[in-house]
Amino acid sequence: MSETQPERLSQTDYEVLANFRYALRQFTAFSTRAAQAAGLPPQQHQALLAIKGHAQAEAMTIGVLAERLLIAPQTATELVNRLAEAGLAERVADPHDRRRHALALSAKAESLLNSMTLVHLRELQQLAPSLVELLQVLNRAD
Amino acid sequence: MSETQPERLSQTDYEVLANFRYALRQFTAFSTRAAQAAGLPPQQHQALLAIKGHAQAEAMTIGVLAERLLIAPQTATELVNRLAEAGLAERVADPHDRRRHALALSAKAESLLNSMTLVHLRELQQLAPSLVELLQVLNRAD
DNA sequence: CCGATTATATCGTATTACGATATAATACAA
DNA sequence: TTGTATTATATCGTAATACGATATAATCGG
Repeated sequence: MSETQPERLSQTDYEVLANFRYALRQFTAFSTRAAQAAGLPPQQHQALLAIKGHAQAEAMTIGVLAERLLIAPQTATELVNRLAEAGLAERVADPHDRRRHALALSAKAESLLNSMTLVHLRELQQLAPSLVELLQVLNRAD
Repeated sequence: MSETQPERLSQTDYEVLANFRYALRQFTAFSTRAAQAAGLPPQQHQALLAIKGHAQAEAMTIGVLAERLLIAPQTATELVNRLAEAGLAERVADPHDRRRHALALSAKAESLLNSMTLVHLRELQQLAPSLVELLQVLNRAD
């Protein structure tokens, strides 16, 4: 892609975009394998990360989790059920609004997430240069 | 994250990684919406892009498609069935190896993919700066 | 020419996300 | 206050799609 406005696409445009999507898939496949190797369905890993990685000021509720994972609220409900069954998270009643359930991670979840995050950051250190390059090529005249 | 070797994680590490995953989800959600607005299941869009964006030298077969989409071969078979039913792609017998089926896009698929690719490149021009920054933060001492 | 391998296909099943809907709590207007 | 709308979460049935196990046909290698 050469410019910012409507234009013709070259074969290279398609190839670079396809390569970019391929790189994203490889990263998520890495993440999926890492999660499953730790006995964790990948979406549960994403939930743990979203809960732990939430700016501390605001409470992490079912609804906020849904927003961060881009899933419907009832799907977040089901996901949190699975987390609770696995002993990874539990609902904490919110005293100010009894409709809301805050989410708290178990020690087991903290531990799993710690090692998962380490290997993910390590992997991203590997992948970042080529991802950044692909992004720059996608946005540059060439 | 501060360095390259085993280390302790800070709250910020979790937050940055969670934000990175959130950004990736937003991009794929954009892509999903764009595909569905064009009447295309997202995985069919990915297949079209993978077929079109394949370096021309090698033939694009069911098996290569599976590799590029990181799905099992039988899943690629089913996906190509759906593409064929939708009039988007067809199998072309490979004269050199009659086990193989090369894949060819229809004019309709080419047209859809062209407009899809334009909006995707446009979207990535928007998202690239913050993605690049997140990747750099993830890999930098701070 | 035959056993091993490769490429694709079929079938049954599991997972998971969602639409529709329900329930409980809160907000807010009159 | 009270009643109604709205918000937060939950339940249930269903649909989509990916995979494991397996099958078939073609090719390869000795």
